[in-house]
Amino acid sequence: MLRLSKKADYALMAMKHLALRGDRGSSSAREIAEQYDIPIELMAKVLQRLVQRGLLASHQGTRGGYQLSRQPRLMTVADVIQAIDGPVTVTACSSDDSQCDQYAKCNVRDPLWRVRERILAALGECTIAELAFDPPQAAPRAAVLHTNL
Amino acid sequence: MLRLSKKADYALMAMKHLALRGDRGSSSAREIAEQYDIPIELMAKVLQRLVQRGLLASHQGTRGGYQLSRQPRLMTVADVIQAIDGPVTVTACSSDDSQCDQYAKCNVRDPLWRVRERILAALGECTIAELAFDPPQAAPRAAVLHTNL
DNA sequence: GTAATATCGGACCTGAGAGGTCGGACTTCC
DNA sequence: GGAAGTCCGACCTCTCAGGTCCGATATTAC
Repeated sequence: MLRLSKKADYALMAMKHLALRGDRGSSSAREIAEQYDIPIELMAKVLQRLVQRGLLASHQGTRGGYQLSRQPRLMTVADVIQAIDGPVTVTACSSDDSQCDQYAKCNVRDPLWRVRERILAALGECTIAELAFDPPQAAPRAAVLHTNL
Repeated sequence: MLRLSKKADYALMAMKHLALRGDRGSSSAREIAEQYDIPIELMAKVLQRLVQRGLLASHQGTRGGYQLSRQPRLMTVADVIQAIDGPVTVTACSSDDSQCDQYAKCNVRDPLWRVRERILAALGECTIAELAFDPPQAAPRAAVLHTNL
């Protein structure tokens, strides 16, 4: 129902947490998990995935932990979501690999593909910095302009 | 993973089908289901739901069937999706009823709520008429301008 | 060197819900 | 009035997200 997974939720929470922490050391999986009441092992799994995808840097050992690999301004929620849940596919017929029974006869594939582009654009506009340092919604951001449609 | 359900897919296919048919009579569930290789009973169920939500009008009996209740210009994919899957909730903490364990400690609720608004806006822009009479993507629609952000 | 504390990576379990099915009620035509 | 054809609501099944467990590896403190 167009909802993002809990793992993605957790990932975004962790990203914001690490963004707020900034350059002052790293946070362990346990620390983050306890702060937000997230199962530790699950949080760890999510963080590992973010490392694999290059969004986080990890450091093993006693005083290890995780920290952002880039400036929070340079990472978007779209990056995080796609790192965790894979590519955003609004519809089952994802481009080429047609595991959809109706692929041949589907009449809404192309229009929905454009809808997907719009959603992806919306997610790509919101950066981690925006998550963390929260420009209050009173600032309406003038207009949402993006050219890739 | 931010994918809409198959029921919603089927609903959109049916809406487009009925829009193309226009005022020239109604289509039965069987007719639509067979055309797109959808299980008949499931298609029926989806159509019923659309009737309940006021998007379709149904007519029982031997020559019964379904037809749009309004002009296709006046219905959007957001309407259809919400009719089938309920309100679009990107995150688990849907506004008031907080069935999310992290509700109290969640730090990304408000920013994600704004993301939800954007997605909803994107879905609300695409009408059924646009689905059916498909302005070819060669026409770039100048830009996507919406003020409600 | 050893213990403590981290990150890693896989296999495994479980409950909710999407996807699909069945039987009954209703309306129209002959 | 009966048969054909439809809508309609309750029921079932099976996938998979969400969560758990365990062992391996790496780093640091003592």
